[in-house]
Amino acid sequence: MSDAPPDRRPATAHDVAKAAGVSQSAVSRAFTPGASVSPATRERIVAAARALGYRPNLVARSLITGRANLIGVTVPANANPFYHAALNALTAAFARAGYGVLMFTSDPLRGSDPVLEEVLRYRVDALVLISTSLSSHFADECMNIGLPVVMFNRKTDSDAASSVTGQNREGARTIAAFLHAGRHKRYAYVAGLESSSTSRDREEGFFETLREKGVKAIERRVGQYTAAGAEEAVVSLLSASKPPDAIFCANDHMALAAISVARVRFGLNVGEDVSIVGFDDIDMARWPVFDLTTFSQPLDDMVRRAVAAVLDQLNGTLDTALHDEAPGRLIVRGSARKPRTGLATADDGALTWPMRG
Amino acid sequence: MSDAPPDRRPATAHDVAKAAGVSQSAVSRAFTPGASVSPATRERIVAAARALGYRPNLVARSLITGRANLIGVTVPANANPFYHAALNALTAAFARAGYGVLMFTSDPLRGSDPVLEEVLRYRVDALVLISTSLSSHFADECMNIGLPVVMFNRKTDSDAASSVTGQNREGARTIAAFLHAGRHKRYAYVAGLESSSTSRDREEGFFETLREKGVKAIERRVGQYTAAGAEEAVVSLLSASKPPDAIFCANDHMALAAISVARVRFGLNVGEDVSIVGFDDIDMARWPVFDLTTFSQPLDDMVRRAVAAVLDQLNGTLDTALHDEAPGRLIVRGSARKPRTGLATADDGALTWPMRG
DNA sequence: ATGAAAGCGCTAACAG
DNA sequence: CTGTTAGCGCTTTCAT
Repeated sequence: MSDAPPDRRPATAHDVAKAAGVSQSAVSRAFTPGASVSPATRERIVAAARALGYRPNLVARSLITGRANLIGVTVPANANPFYHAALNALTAAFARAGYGVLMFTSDPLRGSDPVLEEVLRYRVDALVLISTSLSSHFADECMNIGLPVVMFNRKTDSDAASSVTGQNREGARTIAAFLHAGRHKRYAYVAGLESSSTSRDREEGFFETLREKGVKAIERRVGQYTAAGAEEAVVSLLSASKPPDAIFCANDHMALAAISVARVRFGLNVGEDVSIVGFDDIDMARWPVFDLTTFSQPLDDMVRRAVAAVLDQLNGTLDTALHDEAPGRLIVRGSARKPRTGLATADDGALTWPMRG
Repeated sequence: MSDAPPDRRPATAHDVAKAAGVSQSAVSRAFTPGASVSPATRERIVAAARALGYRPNLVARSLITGRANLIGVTVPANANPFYHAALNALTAAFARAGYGVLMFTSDPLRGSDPVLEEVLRYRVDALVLISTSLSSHFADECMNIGLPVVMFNRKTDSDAASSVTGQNREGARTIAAFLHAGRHKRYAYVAGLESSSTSRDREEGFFETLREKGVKAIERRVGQYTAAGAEEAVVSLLSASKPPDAIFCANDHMALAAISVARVRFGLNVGEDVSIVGFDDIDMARWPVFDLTTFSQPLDDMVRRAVAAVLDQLNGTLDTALHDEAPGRLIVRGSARKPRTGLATADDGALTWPMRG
C-alpha cells in the first residue's frame, strides 16, 4: 500500500559485490584510486554500484586507516567577519585536499580545552584553532598523541603547536609610525582580549614605536574583540576632556564599530577630527562609509600556509612546530589623517605607506 | 636518548580493560551513560582510562550504531553575517544536543549537489542547508535513504525536505505598506539570487502590496546577495534621471552596502533623500552609521526550530516534511522615512510598525 | 588481477 | 552486574 520503505539500509560493498559477481575486496579496489583492477571488472562494479546507490562508507574506512579524514576547526562564538572569512577559506581549501571540516565554536572566555576534548573524540587528523588560545597542557597532550595543531591568527609560547599569523608587531609599529608622521597628538589603543597573543603583540609594537618617538601617555581600553565592547571603549575615550586624536583598534571589526560611534554619536569627522586605524583589511574596510586605513592580513596567503602546515605535519614532512608570519602592508584609506610624505601606490593600485621607504 | 615516542597509538578499550582487570565490554559500559556497571568497577575503569589517556573512539561506535553523530551543514561561500551567525548558532545548538557539525561551503552558482554528494560519504545523520538551494533529485535521494534534510532560510517545493524561514512574503508586504505609508514615490527592489526562493518570496510580497496600493512601475536589480552586487545595483538605480526614493534590498547585508554607497558616492541623506530597507536584522543593522530599518528574522528562534526539526526527524517523531515560518517584525530605525502614524514601541523597547495596527 | 581471511575498536545481544 | 561472542563495512595482507 505504501511506497518503498524509506529506511532501508544503504548498500554495502558486499551488496555491490554480489550484484556484480565479484568479491567484496574487488569492490573496495574499484573505489581505491591506485588499486589494481582490470578496466572490465571495474566497469561492472561501478555499474552495479550506481544501480544500488552505493557510496563507500568513510566511517568504516576510518576505523581501519585510523584517519577520519577530518580536520577539527574551532572558531570563536562571537561575530567577526575575519574569523568567518578564514573559516570559509579553510573549509574550501581542506575540501580540495580531501578533508572534511568538523567545526566547533569556542567560548573566548571559558577557554578551549573542554571543546577540544570533544573534538578529539571524533578522531580528527589535525586541529586548527582560529583566534583561539590553547592551554600548554592541551598542546602537550596533542603532541603526545601525534596530532598536528595549527593556531590561526594566534600563538602559543609552547613549541607543541604551530601558528600562522600576520605581522602583528611589525604591522602595529608601522601603524604607530604612520600616525606619528600624520602629526597626531594623543594616542589610544583599543585592545582585543587580554588573553590574545595577537592583541598583545599589536599593543607592544604600537607602544614601542610611539615610545621611541617620544610619546609618553597612551590611553588604553579593552574592546574584547566585540562591536559592543569597542563602542563602549570609544565612548569612554572620546568623552574625556582631552580625547585622543588617533585610535588604533586591535582589529578591523572593532575599528568599524569605532568609526560608527565616533561619527554618529560624537559628530566627529573621522579622518580629520579623529583618526581610526584597524588591523586585518576585511572586505568591509573598503566600504565607502568606512574607508578604513588598516594593516592587512592576507587571508588567502594565511590559509594557504595553515593548510600547508597541517598537511606537512600529516605527511611527516614537518616535524618541528613552525611559526609562520604572513606579510601584510599598511593600506592607506581615509579614516586616518595622512602624513605629507611616504605614501606609495602599489602594483595593484592600493595606496600604502612602506615603513622604511 | 629521546622522549616518549610521539606516535604511539591511542589507548583502546581493550588496553583499559587489561589495566583495570575487567572485560572490554565493561569498559564500554563504563563510558555509556545508561549502562549497568557497579560504581566500584566503573571507578577502577575510569582511573585506568585516565592513566592511559583513553578516549572512546567515536568512529568505531559510529560503525556499529550506523549514526556518525554528525550533522552536515553547508553555508554559501560568500560573506554574509547572517549566514555566519546562523552557522555559529547551529553549531553551538547541535553541540549541546551531542552532535558535531561537518561544515561545507556551497558555491551559490554551481549548485549544491556535488558538495552534498561529498557530505553523504561521511554518513552524516542529517543535513542542514543554510541559504542553499536543493535539487529535487537530491532531495528525493535523501528521502529514500531516510536522511533528514532541513533547509534554513530557503525552501523547496518538494515535500522531501523541511524548511525553516522567516516571514518572507508577509515581511515584504509589511515593508511595502510601511514605505507607501511613508509617502514614497518611486520604488525599487534589489533581489538576491534569482535561484533563491527567499529572494523571490520577498519580491512577490513587495510587488503585490505595492500593486494593491496602485503603484505601477517598480525598478528591479539583482545584487546576488553580495556587497559588490548591491553596490552596483544601487549605483545603477541612483544614476537614473528619476531615481527611486525607496529601495528594498532582499537582505541586510546588501542594504548596508547600499547605504554606504548612497551616502558616500551620491551624497544622499539616507532616511530623507532616499529610504533603504533590509531584511534580517543582523547585529550591524543597529550600528549608528547604518541605523537600518529592517524586517527581523529571529535567529535564535529559527535555529531552535531547525534543530528541533532535525532531532524530531531523527527520532521519527516527525514523519512528514514541515515548512516552519518564524515570526518577525518590522524594526523601524532611521534609514527610511517614517509614516506619520502606526508606529508602536514593543515590550523590549524596539520601535515597530505593526502592519494591521 | 582477483579472492579469502583477518581484523580496525567498539556495541549489542546473550548467558551466567 | 559482568563476561563472551558476534559482527558494523571496510582495507589489507596473503595466496592464487
